[in-house]
Amino acid sequence: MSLIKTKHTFITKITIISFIIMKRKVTLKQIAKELDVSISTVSKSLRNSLEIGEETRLKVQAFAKFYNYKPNNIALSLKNRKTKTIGIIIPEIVHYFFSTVINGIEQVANENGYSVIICLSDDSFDKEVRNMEMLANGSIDGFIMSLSKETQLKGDFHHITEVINQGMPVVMFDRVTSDILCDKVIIDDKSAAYEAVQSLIDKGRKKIALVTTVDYVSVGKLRTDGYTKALLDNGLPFNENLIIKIEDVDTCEVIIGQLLEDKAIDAVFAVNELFAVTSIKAANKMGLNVPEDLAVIAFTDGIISKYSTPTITTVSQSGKKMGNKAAKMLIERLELEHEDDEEEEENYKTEVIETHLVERESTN
Amino acid sequence: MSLIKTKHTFITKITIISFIIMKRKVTLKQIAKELDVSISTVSKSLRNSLEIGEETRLKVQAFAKFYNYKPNNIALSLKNRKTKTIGIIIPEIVHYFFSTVINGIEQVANENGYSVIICLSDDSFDKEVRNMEMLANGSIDGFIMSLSKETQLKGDFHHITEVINQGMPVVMFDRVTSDILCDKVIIDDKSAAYEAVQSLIDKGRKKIALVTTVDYVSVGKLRTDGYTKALLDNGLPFNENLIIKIEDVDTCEVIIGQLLEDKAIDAVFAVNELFAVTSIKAANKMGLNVPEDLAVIAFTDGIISKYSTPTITTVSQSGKKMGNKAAKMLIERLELEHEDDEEEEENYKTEVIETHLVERESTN
DNA sequence: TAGGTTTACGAAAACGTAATAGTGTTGAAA
DNA sequence: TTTCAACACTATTACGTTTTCGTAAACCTA
Repeated sequence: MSLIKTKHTFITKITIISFIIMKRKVTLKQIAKELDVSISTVSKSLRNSLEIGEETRLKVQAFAKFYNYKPNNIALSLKNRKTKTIGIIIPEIVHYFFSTVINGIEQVANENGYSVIICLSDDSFDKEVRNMEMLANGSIDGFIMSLSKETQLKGDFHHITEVINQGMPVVMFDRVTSDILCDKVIIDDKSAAYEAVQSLIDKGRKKIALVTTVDYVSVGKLRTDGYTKALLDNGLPFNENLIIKIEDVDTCEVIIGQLLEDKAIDAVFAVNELFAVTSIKAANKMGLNVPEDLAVIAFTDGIISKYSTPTITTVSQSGKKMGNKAAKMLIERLELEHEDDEEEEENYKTEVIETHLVERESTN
Repeated sequence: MSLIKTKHTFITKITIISFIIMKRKVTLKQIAKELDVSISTVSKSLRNSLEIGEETRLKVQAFAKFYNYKPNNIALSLKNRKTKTIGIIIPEIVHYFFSTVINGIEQVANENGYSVIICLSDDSFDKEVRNMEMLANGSIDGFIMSLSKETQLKGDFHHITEVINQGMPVVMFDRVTSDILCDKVIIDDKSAAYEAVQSLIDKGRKKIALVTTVDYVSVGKLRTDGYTKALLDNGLPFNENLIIKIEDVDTCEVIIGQLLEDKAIDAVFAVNELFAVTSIKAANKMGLNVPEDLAVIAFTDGIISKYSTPTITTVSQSGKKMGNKAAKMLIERLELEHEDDEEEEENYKTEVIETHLVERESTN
């Protein structure tokens, strides 16, 4: 390293000891001062500009390499007016489905040089709003989000409209709303539910119960619709009493237990894994065998279904694919937007991710 | 809004229609131009500086409010040389333990006005390095991380040293290494394992198998040590053959099945939930009853243990607490650092999160 | 009324980068 | 000898903030 005999003027306030150990980030300015050239020259040298003579160019490059120069992301973001960062807003993260979606987003983001910054709404409207406002002030280039329960209940989407009006693209997934015009990634909850219930009917089940969530959760409603339609299409009676809407997860075992008092019930369609596994446990306690006496199907092909005893037949809803797709849609829009305020008529798309039934032991 | 009759010179290239709909982010400069004052005046007015006359101040504030002015985070980050963002590097996110840790981090971060940006290493050394380098270039103020398997195997921590030498604080959790000097949050894996095995012994189990991971995963090794010590302290024979080290999760059922051929084995201590639930399934297939014939204890109190049949006794390792603690430690260091290059002798701490046994059906 | 203080604001620098638009020197073509 | 281009580099601007310093004008005091 012959060039290191330059004067090191900028390493001033650093002590001898920390000079050896510490290696604080170096900037273009510091390199410029050190080599007695202008900042422009340094910048251009590092970008291999033809404007700079070879000697100078190589000298700068060697010096920069020695000091491990890396451009400052924040400065770049400010200059380029884009951060190469995607903001993700989800209700919770300790949740199989949502974490697979993040996984899917991160993968595509990473491949395209984007980072992801994650905020949790904890299913709270206020936190969702706060987080979005915080991220919208320059921190990210676009959003990928799934609505919090409270937001769905309130039906207040002003924070999302605002962000979109600022020209920031938003992709919604899973828990979406038709009140907002933007790209969306969903599964066809209704037809997936239909298919699941149909499969139960095909296996000869006659009295199928539905364990679902309260209606304001968009997916809960859609799955209920699919369930209902399957029954009606097959000439089976629709019975209000066979549908229970769980408000609070902690007490669902009792409620499901009451439902299963009706021994004629020979199948349960649960809108999530937890309800399904709880149904199985309740059934077992009552001396019912799964799947012989009671068939069970769950939505969301998660970890529980795979390791429960018996393993549970599920509607697989590939979170990873949803994440992949959502990220792809967002990045596409971001890179397209590049063309300086295209203002091309927004052709928002809604992508439907296919589902399929994963047959396991809880049905036969 | 009397003041809105100003000239709106800056809303130029925006069409009439989008004028109504679009509300692009407004900057100090634009407000200044619009109100015919300097940028400084606007900035000071918004921060309620006494330097500015009341009339001007109120006028600016009203205008800013109307245009929903919010300072640009990126510009602030550049100026303040801090981003109020924490970088998290973890091996995977579709993982109960890690997602609870994130949850814990996010909570404390949020309370203190920090955001979190998450990168996944996918247990790959290269990706871990790439991600850290990317984030270290100004995007974040500090790291919270758990080592990837490959990094632990390689024993190469230069990327972490580098970051620390740049003056960026790092907090490691769970999968840590003594090769790096920094704040750490761990559980006492060895004594927790000891305690778990001891409880099996207390219940009269004599031949306890250990299902663990390969040794380079730090926690795997520590848990093995605890297991061994508990046996020896109780005068039980230590038998190599009772320890199986799973390399690949997908094939573990076969291997565990072979282990259980030894009918004298009356208990299994598994270093994670997956190994535990697989052991139970293998045992069931062989006609063994859990817990009568075989007691099972798992590390990590996750979702599987809670919903498995039978439910599994676990060593609860509170990810949320770890996350809380890690975030607290990092933020403390960040805010302390505030005092302009303190350079106070680094008093790195290692916090140990307490564990406890959650007794469920898989032991009696 | 000269000198000082307050009031109310503006100019400029700084954070780190990249791009556009110069600038000065050299050498060659006209 | 002029002109013009090529070369090699520098100055400046812009991104959006905040802050330090400066300065007019108005008011006050002796």
